[in-house]
Amino acid sequence: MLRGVYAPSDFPPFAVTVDLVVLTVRADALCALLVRRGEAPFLGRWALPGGFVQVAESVDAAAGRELVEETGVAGLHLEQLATYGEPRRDPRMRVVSVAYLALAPDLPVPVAGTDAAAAAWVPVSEVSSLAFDHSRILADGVERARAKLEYSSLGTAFCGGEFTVAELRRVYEIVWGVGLDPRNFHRKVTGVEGFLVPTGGTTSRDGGRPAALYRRGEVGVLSPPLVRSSA
Amino acid sequence: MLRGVYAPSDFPPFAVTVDLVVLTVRADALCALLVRRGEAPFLGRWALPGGFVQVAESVDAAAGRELVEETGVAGLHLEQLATYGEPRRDPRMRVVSVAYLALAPDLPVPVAGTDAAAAAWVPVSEVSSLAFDHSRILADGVERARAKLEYSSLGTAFCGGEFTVAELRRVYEIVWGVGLDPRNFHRKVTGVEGFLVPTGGTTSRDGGRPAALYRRGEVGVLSPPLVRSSA
DNA sequence: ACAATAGTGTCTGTCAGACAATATTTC
DNA sequence: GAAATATTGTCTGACAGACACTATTGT
Repeated sequence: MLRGVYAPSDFPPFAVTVDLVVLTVRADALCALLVRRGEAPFLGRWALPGGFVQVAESVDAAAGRELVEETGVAGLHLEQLATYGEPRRDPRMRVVSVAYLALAPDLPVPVAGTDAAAAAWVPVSEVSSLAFDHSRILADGVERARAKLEYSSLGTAFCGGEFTVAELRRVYEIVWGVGLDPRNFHRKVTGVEGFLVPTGGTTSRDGGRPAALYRRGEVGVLSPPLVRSSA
Repeated sequence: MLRGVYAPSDFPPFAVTVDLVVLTVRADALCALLVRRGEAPFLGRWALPGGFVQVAESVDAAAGRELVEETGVAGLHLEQLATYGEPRRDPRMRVVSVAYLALAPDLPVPVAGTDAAAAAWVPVSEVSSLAFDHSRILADGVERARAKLEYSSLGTAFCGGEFTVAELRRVYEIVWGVGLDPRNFHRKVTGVEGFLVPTGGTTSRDGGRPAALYRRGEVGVLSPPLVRSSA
């Protein structure tokens, strides 16, 4: 720590944690991954998954490590959300938390973490008060996801490797809470060059013409953007 | 610090700093506020202004405090940019830095900070390699500013309290590095309800019809956005 | 055939970009 | 008046929203 070179008051010690807002679309609702705390403070309360950043790893790496630990899946979309550093946000000590937003397709079942008593997918509309300032962080994450759907290909991160236009449209409808015209949505997303890549396959479901399957294209920015509007 | 309650390995100590990307438009260029480092490491190199977060203040408050110290002005636009936490980004010890983006009108002259040998407004196009990972942070800040001009009223933060449509247009042209049609720009910004509020006053400059003066309106989101396009 | 979903074509209002025209100042 | 800048008006092409219509499956 090189004590002696700098006065200790120059760099008061902080703990640095990462907190994850992991969102998915399941059961016709936008859901967040929550864990029930197994230790004080806020024992028994729901909280965002997360943990301490280790000495030798980057903050981004810590977030990726926690995400794999909690979901059991690698390769999910992960981006930094914001950093929360109010002095009293953790009653134990001075903790600065770097929050991340992750998007996942409908995963089988949450994995109970080491320090979490239980984990569950909870519809964001039913989330009540979380531990620490996690309600605020969750709200910021949801708003970020809603906003980024408009001008990025983020919506495909909620789908699996192959998906239909209708499945992608359901994602938008559920995340935004609006209805979208199937015809216009189809024309829009298939019209943007490089956004969706047809795989050639088709689905065969109950009743109705089979739909073409697509996978995420290389284009990450939608210009012009999709617009959030009711229908 | 409550040692004994948790194993020390649970929360390895970090130093937390704030770094500021302070941008302004002056002399027909987008400029950033830089300081020349007065101590090791990177002695004599240009760097972003910033400093350690104190124990009792929030991270946001630390950024606001540093901004006032460096510019001598209060009330500037200030928003969190991102957090940088690579293990070796500071050779002294493990430092996590929360970067902020601030926008200022053309200020008189930079104030030399306590630990900075000099401060200056440097056109971002002429900035070479900065200390630490500050080149990356500056690039991220500039890109954030450019992107947010499209869909927010952020451009007005570069202007003083009262400004003309032409002055605002110059801001967009310089930040984006493109030419904009004065007629279409005028129609666009005055057409968005609540974006600009006419003060009633007019300018009297050399040659040309006086322009109406405006101040920033309440509307912070531009919908539909202005689009970055050449002219 | 009918229901259901997928996908295409057409119409229309809105808006951005191009640019002509007018207004108000200084020299 | 000429030059310069501000502001308004007009035209046109592109595109979003509404919605009729065609296509392809299961029952």
